[in-house]
Amino acid sequence: MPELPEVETTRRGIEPHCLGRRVRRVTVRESRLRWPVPPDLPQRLRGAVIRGVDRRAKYLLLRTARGDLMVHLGMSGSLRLVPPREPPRTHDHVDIELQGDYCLRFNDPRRFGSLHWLAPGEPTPLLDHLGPEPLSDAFDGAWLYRLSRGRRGAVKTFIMDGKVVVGVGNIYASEALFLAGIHPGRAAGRVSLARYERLAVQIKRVLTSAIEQGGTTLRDFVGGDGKPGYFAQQLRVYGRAGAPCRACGGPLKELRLGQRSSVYCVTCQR
DNA sequence: CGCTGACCCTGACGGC
DNA sequence: TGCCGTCAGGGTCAGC
Repeated sequence: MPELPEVETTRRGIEPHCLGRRVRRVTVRESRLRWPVPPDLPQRLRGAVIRGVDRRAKYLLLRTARGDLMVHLGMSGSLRLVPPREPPRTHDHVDIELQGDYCLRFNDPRRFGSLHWLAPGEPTPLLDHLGPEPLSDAFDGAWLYRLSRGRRGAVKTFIMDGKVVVGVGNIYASEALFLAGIHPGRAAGRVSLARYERLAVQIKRVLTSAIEQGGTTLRDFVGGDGKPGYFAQQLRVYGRAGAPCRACGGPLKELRLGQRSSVYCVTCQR
């Protein structure tokens, strides 16, 4: 589920219910996630007041005066607000009960997600070395061009590298490359500045559009089922191998780059 | 430093 | 109906 738009949608959804609220209790039912949940997380969080809900890359950050809770949703994770005393279901690994009505519930079938405690001033290895946010001014075609010189790996793998730019997952990398007319397997170092400028624009466009739609889908997700389906209708290539290209009508092809499927149009992408 | 492949885990799906 | 292989939106790490 979570690409950047979903994480940002989650952030926007939970923020108004978290700000200024005190954490009443934290329950960890399953601590074996991507990294073990810190054993002292519940005691550190209990009683803390949430002062901010931020996002960096695909990490959610719940800020408190004592330190921050950092959450990654991995491949299959979700963080939802559920009404009080709603019984936990399968894969509901962590509950963060808030003062007032609701409980923040972390669910993750595949357990590729993670929870971290960030003490003030402590180094954060997972956040250091991260590239710019894709929707920030620091991210543009010139940045991609400069970093890519001499690199022989595929351009798709390149833009999915968090040191280059964060938050571009398999779906939106595929979509942006199609919209920019760039073959996903082309060597990153052999893409021109002009084409990287187009690519940066399309990455921003596709992410922005998905965030807007995610917001619409999840508007009522407090107590809702939390299952978004916002992107399916607009996908140009992702998940459409063999289907006709929406631009030229030719059959879309598929190849694997770094263990990930990459769908593209041989005619429209070079 | 750059790149490749293995790996973490459950669930859905198609073929037999 | 069940069993098996494959694949899935994430990211880190070892090894070359």
